[in-house]
Amino acid sequence: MKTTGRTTIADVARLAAVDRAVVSKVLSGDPALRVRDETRRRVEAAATTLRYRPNFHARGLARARAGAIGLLVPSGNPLMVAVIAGAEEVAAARGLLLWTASHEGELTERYLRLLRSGAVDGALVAGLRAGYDADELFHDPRVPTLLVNRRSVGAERWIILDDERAARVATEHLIAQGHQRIAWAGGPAGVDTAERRQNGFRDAMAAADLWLDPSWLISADYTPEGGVHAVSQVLRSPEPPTAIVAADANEGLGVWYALHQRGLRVPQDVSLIAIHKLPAEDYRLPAMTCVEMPLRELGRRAVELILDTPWDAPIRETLQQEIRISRGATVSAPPPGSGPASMTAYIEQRPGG
Amino acid sequence: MKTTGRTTIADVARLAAVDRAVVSKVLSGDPALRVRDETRRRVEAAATTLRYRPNFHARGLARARAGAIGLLVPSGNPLMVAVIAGAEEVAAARGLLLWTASHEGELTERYLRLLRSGAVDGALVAGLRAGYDADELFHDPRVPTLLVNRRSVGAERWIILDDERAARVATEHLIAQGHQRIAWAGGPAGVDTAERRQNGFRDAMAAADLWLDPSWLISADYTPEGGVHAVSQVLRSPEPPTAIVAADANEGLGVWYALHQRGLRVPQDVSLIAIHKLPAEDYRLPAMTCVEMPLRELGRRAVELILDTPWDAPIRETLQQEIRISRGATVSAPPPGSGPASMTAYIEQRPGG
DNA sequence: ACGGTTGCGTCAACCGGTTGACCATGGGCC
DNA sequence: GGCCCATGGTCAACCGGTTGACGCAACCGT
Repeated sequence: MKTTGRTTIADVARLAAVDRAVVSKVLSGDPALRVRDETRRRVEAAATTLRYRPNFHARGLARARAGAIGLLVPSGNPLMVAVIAGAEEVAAARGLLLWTASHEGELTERYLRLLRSGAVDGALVAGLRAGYDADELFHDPRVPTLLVNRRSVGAERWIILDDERAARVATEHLIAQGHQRIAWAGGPAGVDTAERRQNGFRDAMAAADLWLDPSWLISADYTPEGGVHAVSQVLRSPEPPTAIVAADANEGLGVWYALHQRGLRVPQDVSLIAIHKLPAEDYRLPAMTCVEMPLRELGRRAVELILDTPWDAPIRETLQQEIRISRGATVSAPPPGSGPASMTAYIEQRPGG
Repeated sequence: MKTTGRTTIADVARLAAVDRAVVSKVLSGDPALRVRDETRRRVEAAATTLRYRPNFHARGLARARAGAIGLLVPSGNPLMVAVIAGAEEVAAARGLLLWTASHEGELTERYLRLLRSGAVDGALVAGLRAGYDADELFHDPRVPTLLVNRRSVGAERWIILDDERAARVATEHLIAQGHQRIAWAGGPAGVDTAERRQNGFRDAMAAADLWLDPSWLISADYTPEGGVHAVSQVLRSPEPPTAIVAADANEGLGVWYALHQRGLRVPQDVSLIAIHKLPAEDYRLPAMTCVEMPLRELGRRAVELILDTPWDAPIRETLQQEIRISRGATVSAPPPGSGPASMTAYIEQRPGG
């Protein structure tokens, strides 16, 4: 009868008339333990009667592992719910907890401390802002760490999507519709995904021999506001593009909105395609045409990797998923008579223009 | 020189040539401790040099508190990001971590164990499914627990929004536009919020003396699929409604979609208003008209309450927030010539109809 | 010179499980 | 009857911090 209300392993041991060690071993299923079935049952009965739950911290301390992994996501991004769901799935299957916490683009001391304090057995960090020095994370990790959807500069432990291909596929989709004057509403300068997606865009444009107006390569945040900004930049150009690729769906929403505000119809005047698919987009009318990325698989695989890879081994994985275009209502053929932007095409077509 | 790579408080104590107790007290800012400034600096320097971080579990065990609170949310609902953000805000301000985990409508043994194991100093549980026995949660909580956005049946510890009023406001908005035949695409039977919202709807209809067709009170999930289902039920009626109130924005999306699929234009043929505002809805064109609920405040207040209320005290709080209608493009006046459903109004208007 | 402060830390007993080493008992075998 | 082994546990030293009680100088006033 302890003064504290908590039932400890000692209480169970007393009730079952065995040593604490037996309780510990029985309840955590130690295969090396040999006990009579009757004893085992007595222990289990005592634990049930007392509603005993091993103390999380005591166990974590003794075992030197927490039984949980941490996932840090940028706050407020609805795309992350898919990543979380995927991670949760694998964590549950392995009997681990998944703790999610949200950050504002950078890891404050608060979270660094946490990750290094043994509270989790592995840390997945998604969506760090540009310029955040991820090296800090790996300097003395104390716990295996993996960057999700961002490559790290120093230590090589990351998992990413094939952003380059996604951007290429998106751009090619527009080109296949006949677009030639295509603008890029890209991500923040310095962010790894932004660069890779932009590369994919450039590749696709180059492969189609299309002229790329440098003022149509916009850097903006992956937010609706960023999309609005991108449009304001793009439309400075005397000849507006007939299509825009948005590097992110949230940003794409802003692009769409801003185009509409300026009286440009989507897709009649300007087509729009974005990378990533927002939750429930299929139920939107009109829905945004986009390239669907395997975000759930990203979460799933990230947990697998962090659990199955040694601490110090590098992890460099690019998910080679099937890239699917989700056909919405924001892409059509360019308006008739819209000129090309490809210089060669431009010259050739001039007579007909 | 320990074999383990972790720096412990003993390492710091050794380097600073003081007792471990001093290190502990200096680093956690014990006000009762008297030390020379020089000693204090020595300790701090040693901690910095060794990159010492107190072990999470050891501290949790010794202090008998975790320094973290847990938030359990239903997985995959984008509305929850606002709740999480609000909770995070307060937790950060109080120097606590906020751990979020997602559940599938019910608390599995896995999470119950966690909550009761001392891993968190308080548990916020949002969005339990209908029929889940929340009593289980309170039977032997071991940690203060608070239901978020659901009332509990047994122990009274919950915080909810004014769902009734939200539904009333939504309905009144339609009535003010001249609608009389209004259907209710409600939540799952047995869910607390669903009942309260339905009450609000009925109240508003009764107050306006409008006839409520019983077959227009639909129960469905708070999902797009639920909305689709609701529409299929509502449209069985020979005279379709001129407006629908959706009890949830996700569900509203499905309603909107299904109406469109059946060739009904929104809002020309049927108006639609939903409770809750989805992320970035302002950037949608068209946007769904909805009643915006203070979800961020819900998260914020939930953390405050769980920290500032004694374990065993009841908590019954209904957030009396300002209810704002977010005007989208899904509500207009009813189509001309649409009959009323109010029986009295029906009779009175017959000559003019 | 001596008792009482005050300043500055030290001591050691926890917190609640875990885990490998060790031990008692009884049966089998020769 | 003595030895060995298997069975079925017990023992106690950790894990890494925390915290209240206690110690020991030096200094102060009388």
